[in-house]
Amino acid sequence: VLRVEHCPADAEIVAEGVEQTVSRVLIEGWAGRTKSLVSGKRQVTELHLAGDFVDLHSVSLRRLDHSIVALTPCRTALFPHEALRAMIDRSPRLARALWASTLRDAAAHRQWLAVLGQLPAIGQIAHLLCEIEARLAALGRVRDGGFELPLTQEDVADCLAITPVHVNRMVQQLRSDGLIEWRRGRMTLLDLDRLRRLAEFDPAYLGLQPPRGIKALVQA
Amino acid sequence: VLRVEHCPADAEIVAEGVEQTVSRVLIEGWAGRTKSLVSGKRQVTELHLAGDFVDLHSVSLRRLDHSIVALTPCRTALFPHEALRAMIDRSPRLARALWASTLRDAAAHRQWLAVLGQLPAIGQIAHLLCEIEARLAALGRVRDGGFELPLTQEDVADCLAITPVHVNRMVQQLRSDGLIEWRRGRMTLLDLDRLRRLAEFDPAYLGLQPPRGIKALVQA
DNA sequence: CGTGAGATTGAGAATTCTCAAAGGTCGTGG
DNA sequence: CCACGACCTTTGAGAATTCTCAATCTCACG
Repeated sequence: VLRVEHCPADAEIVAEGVEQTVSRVLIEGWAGRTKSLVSGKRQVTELHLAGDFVDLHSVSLRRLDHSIVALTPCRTALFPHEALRAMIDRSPRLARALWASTLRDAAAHRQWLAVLGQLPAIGQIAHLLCEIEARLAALGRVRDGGFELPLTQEDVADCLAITPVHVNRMVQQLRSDGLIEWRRGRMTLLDLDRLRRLAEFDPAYLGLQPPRGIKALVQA
Repeated sequence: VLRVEHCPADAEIVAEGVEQTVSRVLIEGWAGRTKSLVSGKRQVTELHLAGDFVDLHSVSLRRLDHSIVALTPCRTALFPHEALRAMIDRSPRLARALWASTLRDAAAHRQWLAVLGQLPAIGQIAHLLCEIEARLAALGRVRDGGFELPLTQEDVADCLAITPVHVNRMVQQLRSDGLIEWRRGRMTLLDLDRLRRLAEFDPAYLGLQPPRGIKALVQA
């Protein structure tokens, strides 16, 4: 009884503040967890790829304090809260797995906080690219240091709280430094070592060993 | 069998990467969750007050990816992981309560991300003050809009990723705008409404209705 | 009273932003 | 097959915010 929903690009997969009765796992596409302030500015606080539970919170809190936006067309699988709660109460192991998933989210948020606060714009961009590379690599979606990157420079700007214009200039610098190649939705990291050093990147916070989302659920 | 530990100011309550066999609840004092990058710069990602579980993560992950630093002298109560795990496995309700606690942490991190990214320095400072006020108020530690604030301007700078010098200038502006009074460790918010508007502050993310930390544990 | 941590001030520099315009690329319709 | 429009990306110039570095000041405390 696995329902699947489609969501076009730029639409909300889950809207802020609306009561939910299901949680969603991203099956395909890229999504962003975006928090808006009163002034209308928006901040992407986390990127989601296929396999991620995008709104596990809602099992416990019912409504989200932020929204989940499709950055590309997305497909999501729906899991009714009722069923999830029953499973959680029966299986301490599943409960722990889901808790661990939330812990990883929190760790990722902390890393982003440190990156946003402590790195210059170019390092922030490098860090975001390193994170994406590491996560895609874990999913087997990196070939020869390159991968499909359907994000726009404006999306990157929303993640890092930098101006799109400035993102562009820094991307150009990464290019001219021979660190990346980025054309037509394909990103290639030409010198991962140097890029990681620039980004002060350590993949530990991603907790990539145990698979996330669906798989954790299936295992339990 | 409740062990209590003391920790002097500026010392680590929990060190990054060291395997833990207990989790700690802050009983007294102010602590900060600090993440350091390779370059040595440090970012405080969350403030902790009395009643907060400071390293609940370690129950599941064993070691922290960041450290917990005492900003003032602190006292913490120790809960052995073994006992916690046993309790969690026996009580789905406790498991959910602890999970909810992690969810609140993550929500706070997201809020900080939005604040760091989207607000100018003065708004960030205002936001931090509003958060502290709201949390202390929930603990009954606010009188006439004022409270004890043992943090230095440098601590504030570490939370918001601004320079101490710049914090100072913005604090002065808040003062001259008639928004705050801050002398000798006592902070008074003179115009909470205006301050909250400046900070785009909405206390919802704090999830203050249900008490945190110890109390949640005691209830279950 | 001296001392030291924290707060404050000043001046110049760096990073990042804003606004506005121009270039590219790609799919669609004629 | 070309022209058009939409959406990105890129470029330029000036301005704003924030940083750096260094010195001075304040005040609680021994």
